[in-house]
Amino acid sequence: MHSFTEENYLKTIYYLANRRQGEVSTNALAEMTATKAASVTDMLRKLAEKQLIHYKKYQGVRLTDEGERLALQIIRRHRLWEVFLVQKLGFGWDEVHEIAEELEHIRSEELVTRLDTYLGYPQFDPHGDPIPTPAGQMPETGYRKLSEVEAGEGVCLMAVLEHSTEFLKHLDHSQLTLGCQVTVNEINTFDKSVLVQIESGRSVFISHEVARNLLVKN
Amino acid sequence: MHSFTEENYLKTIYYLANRRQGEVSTNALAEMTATKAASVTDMLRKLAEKQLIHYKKYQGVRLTDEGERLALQIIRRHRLWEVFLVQKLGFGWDEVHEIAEELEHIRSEELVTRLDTYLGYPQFDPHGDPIPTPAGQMPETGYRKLSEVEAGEGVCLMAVLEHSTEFLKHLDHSQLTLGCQVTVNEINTFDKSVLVQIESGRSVFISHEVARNLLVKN
DNA sequence: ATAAAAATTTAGACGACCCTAAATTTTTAG
DNA sequence: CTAAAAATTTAGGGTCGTCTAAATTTTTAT
Ligand SMILES: [Mn+2]
Ligand SMILES: [Mn+2]
Ligand SMILES: [Mn+2]
Ligand SMILES: [Mn+2]
Repeated sequence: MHSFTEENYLKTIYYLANRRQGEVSTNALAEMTATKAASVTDMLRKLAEKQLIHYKKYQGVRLTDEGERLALQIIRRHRLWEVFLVQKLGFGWDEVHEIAEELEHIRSEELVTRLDTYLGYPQFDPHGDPIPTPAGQMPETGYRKLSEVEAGEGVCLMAVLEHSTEFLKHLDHSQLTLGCQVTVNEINTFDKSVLVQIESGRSVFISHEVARNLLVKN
Repeated sequence: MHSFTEENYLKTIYYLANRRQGEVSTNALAEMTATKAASVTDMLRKLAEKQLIHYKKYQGVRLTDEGERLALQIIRRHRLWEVFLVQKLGFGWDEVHEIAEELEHIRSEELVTRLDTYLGYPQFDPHGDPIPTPAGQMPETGYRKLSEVEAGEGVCLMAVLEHSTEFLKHLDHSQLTLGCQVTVNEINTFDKSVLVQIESGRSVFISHEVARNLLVKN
């Protein structure tokens, strides 16, 4: 069996490996897990021992197949619980991350299977992130950032990159909802902010900072 | 904050204190928590330090008001999650205890409140145990054991004392369901077994061992 | 190319929770 | 009322995950 802590490290390694391609550094992990580099090194030794990561001293770290399988399993649980919290219990999408951080560690295959069925086999969590399959595949999305869309294009808001309460509340406030159709009317060259028109016809001003954290598809 | 382990000790102390009246012994706790007496002593010192129990060396242990409040909170969560697992996810009543043992430690007041609402404010868990109120009161039930019912009496099956999978499966197999009306037709004097008639008209033989673990009301 | 800076690992330690073996206190029985 | 038995605590130690400080390796900049 694996401890909560081990599971969290695996999830974090997966996350960082998919942000910047290639090996994950000790310092990046320390920052992400809010621990010190020395503690990370200890844990990396243990995970390598258990064959969950490839680890060469000073060279960064990469998940093994088994490590990735486990990481995807935790991510699947996390996202399914988030769907439950929002759709069944009525939490806001800005309130569920911390709770799902705990629920994802509950040890029961059967529980996850039944939860998935109960929720109607959702494909995406409340933040638009794809839910890994029971077999452990992360679905491809092919989204791009709103900040990379050309003026005149019409796209659909699919997911958020940033998950902080402040960011999500800001989107709610701007009436930017996932699934929402938006047309890019104007791109300001000096600050890269964009003016988009949403379904209701209303125009919404979006800073580059926000546009960089919104994922869209055509 | 309190650790999972501390919460489990509090819950166990509550349980044992309400079975045999009075102080709870170190050995009883060791048996119940599947640890050794020496480990229990360590933890008792810590819980006393935190003012969650009254503890005098060699004299057994008793919950403080704050300790009891916490214990009832954990029990409330445990039982609400069991209701969820059975009523919403379709688990059998014999499958939910272990999972609820983990879910009960998820730290979020809001989660419990919303879960309670979602479940329709249930009064009892799938085993007939009363769910403590949000304010931290354990409802009185006034149940008696089926083994103490006189011949000729008609009673309603309300709860089980034993929670093991084997026992619960045995009840399923005998078509003994909570809420089920039963009439005691015969009490065998030599082995205290009883013959009851259930709603369907069928007669069911119940050993003393089973009857001692069934709670009923009139 | 090399010295300074940055990243990483090692050394040594601590708190939480658990263990076994030994000492101590309480209970029980003769 | 005492001696044996039972219950409990203490002593000493282990693992897990964390930390700070020091040593080592890699990267960066002159
Ligand atoms: Mn999340
Ligand atoms: Mn999410
Ligand atoms: Mn239970
Ligand atoms: Mn129960």
